[in-house]
Amino acid sequence: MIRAAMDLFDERGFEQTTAGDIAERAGVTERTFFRHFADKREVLFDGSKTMECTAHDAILAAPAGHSPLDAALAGMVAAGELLEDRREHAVRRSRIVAANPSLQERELLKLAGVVEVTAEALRIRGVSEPSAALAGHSAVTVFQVAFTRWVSAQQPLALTDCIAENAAALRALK
Amino acid sequence: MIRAAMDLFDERGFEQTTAGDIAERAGVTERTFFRHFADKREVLFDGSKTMECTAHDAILAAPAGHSPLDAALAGMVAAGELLEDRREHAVRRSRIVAANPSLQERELLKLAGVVEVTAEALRIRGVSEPSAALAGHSAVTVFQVAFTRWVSAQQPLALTDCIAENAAALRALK
DNA sequence: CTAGATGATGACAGTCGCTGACATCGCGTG
DNA sequence: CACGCGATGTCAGCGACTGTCATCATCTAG
Repeated sequence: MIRAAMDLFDERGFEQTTAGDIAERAGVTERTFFRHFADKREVLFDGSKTMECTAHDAILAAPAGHSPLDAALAGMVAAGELLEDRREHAVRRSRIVAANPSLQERELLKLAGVVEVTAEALRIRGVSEPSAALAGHSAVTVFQVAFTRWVSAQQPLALTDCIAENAAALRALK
Repeated sequence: MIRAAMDLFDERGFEQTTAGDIAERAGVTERTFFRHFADKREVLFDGSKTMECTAHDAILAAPAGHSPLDAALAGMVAAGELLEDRREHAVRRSRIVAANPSLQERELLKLAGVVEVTAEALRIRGVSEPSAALAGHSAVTVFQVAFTRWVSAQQPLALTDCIAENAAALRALK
């Protein structure tokens, strides 16, 4: 169904595609579609839970000596590695999302979720407020900016490297 | 209509309030409600355009010597001053938003808009990428964390001070 | 091997968010 | 007074989503 949805979104756009259309192409009924996805948008955000967990675990696994920001960034790198070998798919998906505000909303909500688990993981590491929240936000910011650059790059480059570069640029801010 | 909507959201919650309910209490038709607001959620985000403009102007008006981050933060302070004397309303509104994911989505989209105009204003100031984007995100992050603290504080305190404190905490991140 | 439990799906009706089209009304202008 | 214009009411309709019940396959206990 995910593949059916992405194909249709590519062909006619998100708004012009009805939930029934997706279901039909996937060979099921509309009702079944909504049993698998809470709403029509969710079909594009399947892996977000996995990303959250990956980041969370990576932050807890980071060396004890890491600063809050470094630990949080380790989480972003780990999450980024999930995408590294699926750039094709990520580019396609991000183009669809960029074309529709309601999908951007959902993307932002998912990212806010990542900020939350990141901050939570930092708190478990003993980081207190407001540093945990700020570091969580900052790490996700770096991820976001790096991701944008990664998907819009002409020649392929490593997302991990983008993250490192933007992390350095963030620290360089006065 | 805005007041009618907020009252109803307080009484029964956002989901349990139909667009027709709001219109009825406001003494108009559902159709006219949708002529004034693009959708049911938008009724809670009336001042967001004003905030964007205020921030944009303040950033351009910031002293030339300010660093990108300082200029962006000046924009957040200016935006924050719009709320300073309406804390009552802000608290009520933020409680409603916090209770409903789809409202959080919309809030995040509005904040993303602020990030955009902030970055754009910085670019006009001659800041290049990725610094403009990173500083824009960072400033809004500070605003967000400061706002959260401001609305949840027991004894009233100044939003401007919250912003300053969190800006300092952000810079203290290693 | 059969009866019953369990989980996924189809079928269908209904609510609500939202839109387009047309009619109406109040108001200022020439 | 006639006319234009902007705001509103009315109505029909689509699509997103949900609750409910029936069906069917699979699995398990006896």
